[in-house]
Amino acid sequence: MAATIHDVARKAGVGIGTVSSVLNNSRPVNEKTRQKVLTAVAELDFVPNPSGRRLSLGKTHTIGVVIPYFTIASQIERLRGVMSVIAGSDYDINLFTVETIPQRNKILQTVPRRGRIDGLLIFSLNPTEADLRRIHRHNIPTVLVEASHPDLPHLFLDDVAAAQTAVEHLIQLGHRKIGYISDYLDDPFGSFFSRNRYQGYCQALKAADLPIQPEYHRQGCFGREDGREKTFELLNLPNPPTAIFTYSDDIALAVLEVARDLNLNVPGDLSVVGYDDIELANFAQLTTVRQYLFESGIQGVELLLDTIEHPDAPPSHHQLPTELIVRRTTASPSQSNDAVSLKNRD
Amino acid sequence: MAATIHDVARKAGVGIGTVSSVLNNSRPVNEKTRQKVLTAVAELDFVPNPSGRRLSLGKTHTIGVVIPYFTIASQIERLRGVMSVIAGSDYDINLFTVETIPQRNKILQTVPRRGRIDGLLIFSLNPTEADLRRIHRHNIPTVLVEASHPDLPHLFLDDVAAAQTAVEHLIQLGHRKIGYISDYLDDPFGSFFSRNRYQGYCQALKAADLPIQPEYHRQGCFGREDGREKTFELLNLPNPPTAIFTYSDDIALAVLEVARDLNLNVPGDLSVVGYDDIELANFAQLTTVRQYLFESGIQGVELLLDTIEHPDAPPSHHQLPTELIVRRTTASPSQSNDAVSLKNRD
DNA sequence: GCAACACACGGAAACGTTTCCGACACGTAG
DNA sequence: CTACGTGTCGGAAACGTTTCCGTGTGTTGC
Repeated sequence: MAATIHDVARKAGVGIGTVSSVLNNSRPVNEKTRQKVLTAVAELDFVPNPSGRRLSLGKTHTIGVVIPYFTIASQIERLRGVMSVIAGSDYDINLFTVETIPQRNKILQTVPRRGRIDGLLIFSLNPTEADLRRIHRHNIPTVLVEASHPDLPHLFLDDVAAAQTAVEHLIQLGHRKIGYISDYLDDPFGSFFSRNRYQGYCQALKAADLPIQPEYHRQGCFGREDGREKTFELLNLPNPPTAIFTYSDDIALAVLEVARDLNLNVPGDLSVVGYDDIELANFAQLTTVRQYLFESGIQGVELLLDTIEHPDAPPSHHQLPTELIVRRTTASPSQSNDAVSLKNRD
Repeated sequence: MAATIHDVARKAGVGIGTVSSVLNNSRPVNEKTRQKVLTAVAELDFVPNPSGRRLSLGKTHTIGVVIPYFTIASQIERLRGVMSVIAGSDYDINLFTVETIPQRNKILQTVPRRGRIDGLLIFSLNPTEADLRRIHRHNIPTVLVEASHPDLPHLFLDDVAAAQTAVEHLIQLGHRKIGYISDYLDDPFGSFFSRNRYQGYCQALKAADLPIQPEYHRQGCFGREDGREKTFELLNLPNPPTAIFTYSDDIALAVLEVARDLNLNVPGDLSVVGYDDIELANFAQLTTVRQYLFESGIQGVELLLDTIEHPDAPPSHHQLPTELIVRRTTASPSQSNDAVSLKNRD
């Protein structure tokens, strides 16, 4: 159907090697011959078949990107960063989203293989030791973003410190009853950020001599709906928290939704702090921990492209900055007791 | 480095054809031989090289997805629908995001080629006639979503009717001065939805004997920031509209942002209607036109997979439903004049 | 005991590239 | 006239699969 390099060679009256040379500038070709080849290429609308190319070169010119939590806005923002770099390169992107544990395992088992991709970018997922052995055995350049492993190049956040800063902000405002909504601490996908942020939360409380009350910590919150549920649980406690810190902006927005449904005044009755600083955090005027998401996508691919070019360089680890952005969902807790505060709006 | 089918054959003491047969179940193999092959495969951790496979089969098992407006939440939602189907198939996804016109052209020129992908899914982009010729010449199964062309299978919306319904809702509430913020009507990417929605807007006005005032129509609005700007322009008119309809929820959220910044009461001073019903529309209590985004992604790939299997079936065209979701950003215009309404909140 | 047949399997050919060895033509120096 | 370099190019080999033709072995029926 489609023209092959042999068709071009025949039409131009040259050998296939010459056609290849012209197309790849891989060796000098007489100007006249070059023109003959180029017109033949144009007439046949010839484009080299990538499968043949890949087989011959042993390179796929494709990068795999593995993304869990694809519902979450922060991941999209990272992906956008990745795409912005890829657009200017000659690499293709293979997208793998992971929604379930079996899927996670299947992807990590089948994707990192020579001949499938040239490099792998993994977001927010810590590979197991078995995964790692496979990655090394197949010798696939791999970069982690928002995750870490000593043997792999990665970009990581200081989640502990960032969470601690966020909770300290609440404590400084006068909050003593602070809830935290997290993902499962033993994240089934093998992410640690939720656990780290929990640790930062605990450290802040400890440093202020506040007790760590287990009922103020809700874990296992995945989507928006879970977020609403956990918020209800927290606010229905006999002695509910006056502030809630969440492990993502998406969840924080769910908290705000519930607060509105309950006619709770934010920040008067309830302060809320998120994490990520997605675009909508600004819309909702959410106080949150900013991480530079788009930028992290860019740095992630660039690190990967580097690793592909220099596979033997020692794995480099870069810390991504974070910053507490104070907007309008945090304030000092009102003096009124909780029963009243449930009614004092509208 | 990695094991090939020859290594497996040698180790198992069989021929390569037998190994291939075992792996693909392509012909009966004696049980004993089969076991020998399988253990050799396991010991060598052999996985067939996709490039070799593709070259031999003439299939890539890859689907290209072309997505413009990747910032917009609705596109992500569609992509999620696509991924949910792909996860259960043995296809890979090649992602192409388009941000600029040259990029759009480059992608549409280089992506639809045999040997690169088996099928192409295009979101919200109308191919030019030249694009179409190329697609047909290379004989690449292609499906459009939120776009249309008689020669290609596609999923389309009745944007005209949906927009008309939205504007009629505003008229019924008593609005007479209704603004519309759209993308460029001559969309540089070749999308028609913006133009169609404008037409629906005009039809609704006409049907109610309302004048179509050019200054109420702002076009060329791409991102959130543009949205804010266009909103300012509309609200700063000597005789500003009392309601604003936008071509996407993302822009509608920008309108809400501006309204809040100006201390305008929504919906008291200003009604707002969006389009898409992204997840955050519910959070913002935005009245909007719902399209079933996730579902449209699912249907899009399924149609494509169908087309790949039956390339000679006539292109089928499916209409996607829409629905007006009335929430809390629309109400009857207040009686007070505009100067007052700018102050009557808080 | 032999023809016919089923079953099982080996390996050459083909897919479309790139690479690289070798060859040819021409000019130049000795 | 010869030897050698230079510029140019052709096409076999290799990349790792799948397919399919052909062959060998054992079984069945007469």
